[in-house]
Amino acid sequence: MSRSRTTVVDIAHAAGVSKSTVSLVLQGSPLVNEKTREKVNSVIADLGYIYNRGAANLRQARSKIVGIVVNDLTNSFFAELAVGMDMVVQSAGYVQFLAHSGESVDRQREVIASMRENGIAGLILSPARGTEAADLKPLIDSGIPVVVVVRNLPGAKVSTLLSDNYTGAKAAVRHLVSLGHRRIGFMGGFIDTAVFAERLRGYRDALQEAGIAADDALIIHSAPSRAGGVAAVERMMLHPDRATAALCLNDAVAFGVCDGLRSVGIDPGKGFGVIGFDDVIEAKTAVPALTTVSVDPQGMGQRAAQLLLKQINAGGNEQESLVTSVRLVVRQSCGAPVRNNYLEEMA
Amino acid sequence: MSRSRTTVVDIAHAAGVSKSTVSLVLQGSPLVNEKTREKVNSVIADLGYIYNRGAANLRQARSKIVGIVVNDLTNSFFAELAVGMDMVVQSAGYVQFLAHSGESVDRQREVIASMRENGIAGLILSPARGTEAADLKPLIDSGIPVVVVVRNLPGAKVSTLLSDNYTGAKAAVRHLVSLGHRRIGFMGGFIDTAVFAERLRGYRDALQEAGIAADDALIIHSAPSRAGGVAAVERMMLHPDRATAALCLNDAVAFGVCDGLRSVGIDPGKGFGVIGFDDVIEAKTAVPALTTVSVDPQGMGQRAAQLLLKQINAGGNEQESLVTSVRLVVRQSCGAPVRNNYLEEMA
DNA sequence: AGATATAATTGGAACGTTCCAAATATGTCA
DNA sequence: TGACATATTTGGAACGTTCCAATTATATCT
Repeated sequence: MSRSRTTVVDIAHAAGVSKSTVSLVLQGSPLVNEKTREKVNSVIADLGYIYNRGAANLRQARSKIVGIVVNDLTNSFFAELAVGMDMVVQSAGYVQFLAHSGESVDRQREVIASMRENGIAGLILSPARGTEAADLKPLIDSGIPVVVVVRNLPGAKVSTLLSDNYTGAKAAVRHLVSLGHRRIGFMGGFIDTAVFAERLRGYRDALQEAGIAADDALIIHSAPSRAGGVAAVERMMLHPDRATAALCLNDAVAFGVCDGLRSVGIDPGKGFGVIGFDDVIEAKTAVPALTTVSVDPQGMGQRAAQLLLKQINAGGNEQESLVTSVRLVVRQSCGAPVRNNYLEEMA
Repeated sequence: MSRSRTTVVDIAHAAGVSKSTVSLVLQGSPLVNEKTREKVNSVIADLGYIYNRGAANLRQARSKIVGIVVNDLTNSFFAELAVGMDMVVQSAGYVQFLAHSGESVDRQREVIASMRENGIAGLILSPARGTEAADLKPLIDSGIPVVVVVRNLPGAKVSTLLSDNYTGAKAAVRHLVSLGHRRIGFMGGFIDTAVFAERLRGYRDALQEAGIAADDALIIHSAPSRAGGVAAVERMMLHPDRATAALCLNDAVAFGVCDGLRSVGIDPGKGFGVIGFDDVIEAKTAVPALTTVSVDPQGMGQRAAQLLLKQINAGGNEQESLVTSVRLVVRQSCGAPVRNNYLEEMA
């Protein structure tokens, strides 16, 4: 219907200059005379010209596109992470392919391949469960910068951005201990993820440090979701000598645990202390407000994106591994009186 | 560092054929002899060739990329919507630029412009508040198919996929009436969105139908989020003759309302009937499980993507407007005994 | 005015693919 | 075997940009 796309040549013709000059204008080169720049720009506006970035990429062998693959976009933690990335990617003049792997390594492989064919300049990956370092080898060898976030991928030669899961979990459990709890559970998560392992280790070390004997019956696996949290509580209730408080794998599980407690008549925060991990936005407004280890997912997403962009611009491929620090935010769900040093700033 | 990209010419050379033949193989053309196809494919595998879709797009003047712009990715409704789209887009061999406008029309404009420069074949937009039909005019005029979802954009010549907000809201209020409620509120949402207007209209008509006088004091605006729901309850409590039940703009508000009720000592589902809208995944597992109007966000995303792909393949630009039907799913939050005809199937 | 420096502009080749028209190989029939 | 049909292969032009080296216009200096 509409006739063929207007191109630099059309602009050049209409403005009475060469296509090279138009190209210089498009790139904001200082070489071009102010007068002609204005002329060209006005013609561009008149003709409704749309820059063809694909053609430019072809010539320049680089693009302004990054790929982001996230294991579960329906989990608010990852959604916020993605939003953080979106912010910095976008304001750096890039666009992102953003895909959801749904924890499927096959899907993840496919989507990464597709992104590669489409010429991404770099990739941020929150790996699906079961991803191996070898899966990323070809991509990395081709010189495309990769940043792995949230879940560690030991052995992969990539930059990594993780949260300090160990320290965070330890702090949370210490807090529960300081409130007088002795039977403290760990709820949610599957054993095969690095995040689970690290948080569990923090939990264990804190218990040991407090001289509390470990009891594996208090560690209850479940899906790392709200539904998983509900299920975990059900399972917990079967145990005669159940926990009086728990650190949950993440906030989603913690919310589920609160739901589950309520449905068996226990008031979360009063009858049972609950601590989450992540600090998603709902944590603050939930009732009871969730005590949680704040990871600042959005900020983490921003940092990941910054790291990737830095890597892309540097060209070199030296990896960098960052661990972002976390802090315990004490709210109502653990039953604690809010202490000053933990006092949360108002939003 | 790594030497220049391997290209069809390299493959052709190594396989002893012409680049044209390699191209035919890549496109799965039936013209090429089985023997040579195998040869070429093996060389492709050996050399680790990566198809350059950008170059192909340039030549063909069409791409396998779609754009998706969503107003708020941190809202699970939209996250699920995006995941639904992701599914069908991906399995159709496309990739998506997926961006978050954060309800900013400026940001939305920028990101759509950027996607256009990058050669999207079509766009799915869940418009930011304040988007006008005119904003999409240039894009549409250029012949790129656009599908608008969730929020209507009157006057825009685009395909649209909406949920039946009016009927859903009406059904929800009817249900509350059938439970004996007379003072029924409408909570959450800003007045300037079409979704709000439609659901409110359903609410009003259902009340009228039941012979209940409208009382604007029962309509409480707030942000369409969990925090907004909490705030709405606070405001509601100031009213001497408060509601005994409410239809909420969406599930996020409904969850917030439940939180807010709890914090003033009211047990949601018992002391106050709450109905949401959307049926996000947490609705089922929340405690109390949320009675809500099910929109099936993921399914809606899938349908939107299918609609767009159909449009892209058809080439023509006749618009199509679909309204997806919704159904009331009665769970615990409205205090109703679960009735058979509404009984929810197990997942 | 002529030489020289500096500012601004420019034509063509190149990026990696697809498409077309044309060429070549292979098979079939009388 | 020659004519014809069919199957397979192939060079080059084209897509819309950027880059380079080279050219032309303008300013500056003696």
